[in-house]
Amino acid sequence: MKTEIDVFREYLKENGRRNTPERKIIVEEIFSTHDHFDVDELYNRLKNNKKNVSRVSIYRIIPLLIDSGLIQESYFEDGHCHYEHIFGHQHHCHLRCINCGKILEFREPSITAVEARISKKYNFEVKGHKLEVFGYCSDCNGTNPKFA
Amino acid sequence: MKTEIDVFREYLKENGRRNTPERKIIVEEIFSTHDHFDVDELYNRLKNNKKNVSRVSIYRIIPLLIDSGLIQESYFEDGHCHYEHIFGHQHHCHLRCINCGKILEFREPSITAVEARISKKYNFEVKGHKLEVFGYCSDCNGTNPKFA
DNA sequence: GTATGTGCAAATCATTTGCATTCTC
DNA sequence: GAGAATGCAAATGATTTGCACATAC
Repeated sequence: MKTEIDVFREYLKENGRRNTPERKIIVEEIFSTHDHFDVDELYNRLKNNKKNVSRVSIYRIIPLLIDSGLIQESYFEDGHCHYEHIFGHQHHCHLRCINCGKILEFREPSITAVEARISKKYNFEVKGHKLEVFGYCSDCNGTNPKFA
Repeated sequence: MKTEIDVFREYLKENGRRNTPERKIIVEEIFSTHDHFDVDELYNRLKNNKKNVSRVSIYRIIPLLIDSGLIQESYFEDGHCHYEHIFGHQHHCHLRCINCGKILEFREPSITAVEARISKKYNFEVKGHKLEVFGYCSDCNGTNPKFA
């Protein structure tokens, strides 16, 4: 069974890129949890584990991870992008609270049908989708708060 | 029939905010086309029309427009956010080409059912959604290009 | 050996903030 | 007239780039 490291190594080879220790470290760290991540978080996780990889390298490696199909951009919040795993994870959608920022995940298989329809209609080679539903969560519900 | 200007004026009044000429100019400019926009584009459109409104004011007024329900964040690309109209527009989803960046719009009424289901299941007060399908468009299809 | 990758420091770009001035209510 | 809004200039924060050195192939 192929691991994410295998997938990435193959991707690098196919594309004439090099298999460096930093790249392996980053892939391992990203897939060591099931959670979403952002650059800063990832950098700190690496630092705490005494893995020395610079922020710059993270920025440079992320596009490769996306292109290789291991991860994708998930949502943009607090001025920066958040990423999520694709490899080894079922696709899921996000439910975001406009007030407290909480993010829930849910599964929505019916989108597959939408993809198929769209693909045919627009002659698109569909690679994926992102569905985000936003509103007020059960805690913030009814408050309907205004920002300052 | 209420215009976007009316809606915004009411919103301002209800929230104890002021109805300034800059705010009116911005709303008018945004709704003068049916297109998506970003801050820089909007700033330049205003400038070309000899409407003097600073970039800072645009940044400050956009959150009000979102809160008032006139516009919403649409997608994040090229390092900045793009916005789209809600008022006077049927909701639509986006189809984005990973290669050339082209964005097509399509209607997908079935998402309403998804919203209702989610709303009930998670006790969420749903305010809207964003669905983006990405892949290679008919022009870029088959190329499956790699970035540099 | 060569070209690619890394990491530092500096640069860039979008967005935010401090503050004096202007204007709506 | 008081509090809010504007616009400038400066600050901030994320991301990118130039460059010297290191290293995978």
